[in-house]
Amino acid sequence: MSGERSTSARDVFRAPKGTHDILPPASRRFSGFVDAFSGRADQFGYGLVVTPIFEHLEVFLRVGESTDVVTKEMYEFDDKGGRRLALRPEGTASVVRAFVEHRPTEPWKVWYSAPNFRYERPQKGRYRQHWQVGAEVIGSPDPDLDIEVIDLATGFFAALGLSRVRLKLNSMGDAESRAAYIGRLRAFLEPHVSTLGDDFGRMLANNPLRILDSKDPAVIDVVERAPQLPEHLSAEASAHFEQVQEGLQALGIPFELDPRLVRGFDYYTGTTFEFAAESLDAAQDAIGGGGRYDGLAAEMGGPAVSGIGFGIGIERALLACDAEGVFAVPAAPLDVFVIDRRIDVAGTAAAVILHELRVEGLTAEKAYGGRSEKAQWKLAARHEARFTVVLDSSAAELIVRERSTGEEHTVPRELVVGWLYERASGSAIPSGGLQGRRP
RNA sequence: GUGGCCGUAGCUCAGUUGGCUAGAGCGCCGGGUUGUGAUCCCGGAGGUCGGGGGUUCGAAACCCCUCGGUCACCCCA
Repeated sequence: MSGERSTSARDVFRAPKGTHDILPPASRRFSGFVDAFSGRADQFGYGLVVTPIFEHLEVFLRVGESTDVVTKEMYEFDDKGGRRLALRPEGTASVVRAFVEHRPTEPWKVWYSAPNFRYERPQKGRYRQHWQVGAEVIGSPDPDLDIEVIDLATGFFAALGLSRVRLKLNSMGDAESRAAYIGRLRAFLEPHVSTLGDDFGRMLANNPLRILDSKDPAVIDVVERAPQLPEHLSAEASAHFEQVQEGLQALGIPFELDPRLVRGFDYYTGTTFEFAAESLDAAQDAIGGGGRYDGLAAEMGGPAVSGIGFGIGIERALLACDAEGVFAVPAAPLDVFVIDRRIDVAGTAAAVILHELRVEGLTAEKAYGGRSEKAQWKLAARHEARFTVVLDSSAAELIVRERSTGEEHTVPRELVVGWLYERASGSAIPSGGLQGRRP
């Protein structure tokens, strides 16, 4: 059999497996999330970086050739020019590639909001296309930056209203201490291969650190007695890690040391961290994570500089917000709704008022398609319009109803835009606005 | 990729051992009442019962395949 599937029209004209559409009004929450992150990143001095959603395959191979994300889950394809490309499975590699390519001034502090793609079996909080916001700093090993990015993320969660997010912290050590530790770990675990099976043996050969993260009770039992990562750091790596912890304490950011925290990408060195939402099931409770990466830029042909960053999964973080009942983003009330009472009269009067209001920056809406007056009032209510303007057959004067007070005013047509602007914004239209320009 | 559970209207669901024209609430549309938009009342639209095949006189229901969701594993955001 070929790998091709036959798909009916019904199957094809829907979002592909593991993907989802984000529609209004729910999308308001999505954009609000990104806006909140953008605002905080801006405050911390991070600029937006936008990279392609696909890169040359090699960019992502740097994520780690023994990781599932790269070996099993990547969307790889050849383009018509024969290039080997892949859809971005995670955020950091692309950003480091952009750094290497453009060589901006260091430290380079950037944030992003972008979709990632992984071919895996979907579940709740786990999608083939999921969105992340994240931040990266490339070009400085300063532990203050470890502290800064963690502060950025922690405060962001707090700004969303999340209170049940745990910060787990670990250090992978620098290249030397990491290699030395892997040697010790391997020596310790080797004798257990016979009892723990082939998968264990394979993992031990390919990526022994990942064994530390195992959920298999039998493996955990062994791992608990294994040498621990933080006890085998070089003096330098240890001092760096100490300083990060002191900094977090000084900022009042609670964290817990997790010596078995090993993140899924190979490039991490030194500080690693993960944010776990206590309100979510363990399967999707990792709502963000990151760490320091010393060798990544050099591996892409750039300078041997260190970087640090994190990614936060938007869908999962929003699930956590749901679970905690926070971060509702209600629709902003409309300033003005225009009701056209002259449904039997063809004309542009309502459209013209709408236009003039919008020119002045007010939010304004009307009904479409010759709806009944009652239906129009209902729509105005649904929009929570602060003011409703009723357009009658006498075009010279309009009735304006103020929702909060229930008061009705009769306002001459030529003054109504200015009148509404003043009431809605609390000040007069600057520079006279549209007055007198009415057709 | 492996295994379990699930799939009926836009949404949440009911539908008895297989048997009338497949229902309800919410939402949507129209109308009525009302101190113009709440409440309340009346009416309407909307369904290839996820899709295909099979069993049967008869399938939303039973069987097989498939697509999708969900849970566990794996992995991760």
